[in-house]
Amino acid sequence: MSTIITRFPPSPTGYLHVGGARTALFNWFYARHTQGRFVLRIEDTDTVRSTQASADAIFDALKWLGVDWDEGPYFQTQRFHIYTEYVQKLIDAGHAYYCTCSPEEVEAMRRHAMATGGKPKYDGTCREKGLSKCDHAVVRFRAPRTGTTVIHDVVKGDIVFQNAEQDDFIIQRSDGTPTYNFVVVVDDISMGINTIIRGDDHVNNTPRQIMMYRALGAELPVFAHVPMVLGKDKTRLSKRHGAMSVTAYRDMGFLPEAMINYLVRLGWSYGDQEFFTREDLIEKFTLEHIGRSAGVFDMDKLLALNADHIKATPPRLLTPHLMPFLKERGYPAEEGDYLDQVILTLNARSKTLIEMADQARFYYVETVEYDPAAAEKNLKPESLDPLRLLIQHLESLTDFTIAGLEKIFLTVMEATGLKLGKIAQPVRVALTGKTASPGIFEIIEILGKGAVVRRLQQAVDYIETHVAS
RNA sequence: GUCCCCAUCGUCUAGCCCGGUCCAGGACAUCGGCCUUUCACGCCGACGACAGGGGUUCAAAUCCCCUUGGGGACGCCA
Repeated sequence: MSTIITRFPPSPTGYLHVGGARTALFNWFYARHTQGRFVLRIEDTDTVRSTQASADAIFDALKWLGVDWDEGPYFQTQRFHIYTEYVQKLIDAGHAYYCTCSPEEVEAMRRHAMATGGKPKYDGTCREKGLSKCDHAVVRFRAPRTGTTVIHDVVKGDIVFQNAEQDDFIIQRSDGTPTYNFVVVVDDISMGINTIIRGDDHVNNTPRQIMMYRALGAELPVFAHVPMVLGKDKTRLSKRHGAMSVTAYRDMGFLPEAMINYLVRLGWSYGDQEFFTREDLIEKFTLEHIGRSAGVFDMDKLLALNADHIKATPPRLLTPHLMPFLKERGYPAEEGDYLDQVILTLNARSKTLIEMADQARFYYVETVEYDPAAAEKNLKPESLDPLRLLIQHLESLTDFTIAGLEKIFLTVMEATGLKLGKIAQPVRVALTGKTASPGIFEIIEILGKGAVVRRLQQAVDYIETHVAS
């Protein structure tokens, strides 16, 4: 095949949810993998529910994911003249007709069909009436009533539908606006889309669209229907499953690379490989490895992948993602060597950027506040001696490196007869306020002599005034 | 109700197309252990699945059928 052209066509009726994001990713990666083109199209023909705010939210989410587009965004509401033209073309060719049946009448037909054990559908009352344009008339597509329509789906194989199951669907509403199954085909044809990757909730629409391609005399695109993403309870993802908006994950401290990795890996595989960078995916993503069954969205796995990507991302690349969380907490952080070191001590201890920012607190705060339990357990009179000794040695230390620091601690250990653990924990609490933190020597080196001495002295004062015998 | 799709550990999946190498491999989670100045990381180990039933075959997770279960679609929404 020549150049692959894919598209992502969200309707701007809400934020971009994880299922939609995965579809966008599949299309984008496939286009990039094949060095094809990726088109963004906003399906806003439902003028009542569509909003600019939603469209902006979708752009924002795609931008965060790093999904860019070669064409668009096209807005269907700006293409109405094209659809009107095509409707007329279809009517003239006898592939569509006006229908004046009211919604109530059609509803009655559906109920009747359902009651007699059939599929609810329009019965074709106006199909042969040869009605002409008039107020409140809709335009229906004259669908074939016999034979079969088959989808040659790349992921599911051939799917056969009896044409008798279909009905004459509406392509233009009584208010003159066109409907989905019609515009999607017109747009895909006119935009040259030759590969359609979408959720498998669309398979039932596909035979109608294929009929439309035929009526319009256009070549069929390749269809790839990917399975749905389900919630923990194996039902379709919805608000009650918690965060669905892609940007909500950004706000929860996830890296776009982790999100991409997780979403693409959900429903697609490449042998046993679990960790993928964006470049890996561009290189390896093909339609052949898309699975056939629906997958459950698993936050734990996303979290694990996020931790992996945080670990794998160099400080300078992580900084822009972490910075908003640092600022949010009021820390005077800025890109540079200090932050690089901070990140290096925290990246193996953080599943999210929020966790990382929270743990970075002691690096930026002027005076540390002690966790009550930590202070009670570790800041006791018996720690006074080692703490004071440490301050003494630290002040005269010229070799302020981990090696030099180790030497000092050894000296203090010998002088007091205490084991490292007995000394390190009080120091840890003095420096960070907590019992859990990065390595004690690393912290001291990064914080610097001044801050360390100050905090150790603060701990000494604390013990003397609060706990002293 | 009708139509369509799906079915391997709790979850994501490899294997299935081209039966034997699978008493089924990896990852997440869980549980142990090791490492260790704390917490993590890392490493090692444990637990844990071919939905059920019929065929076909010397041989089936792999092919066929049925059942069951799950999902989706039936709009003047997309």
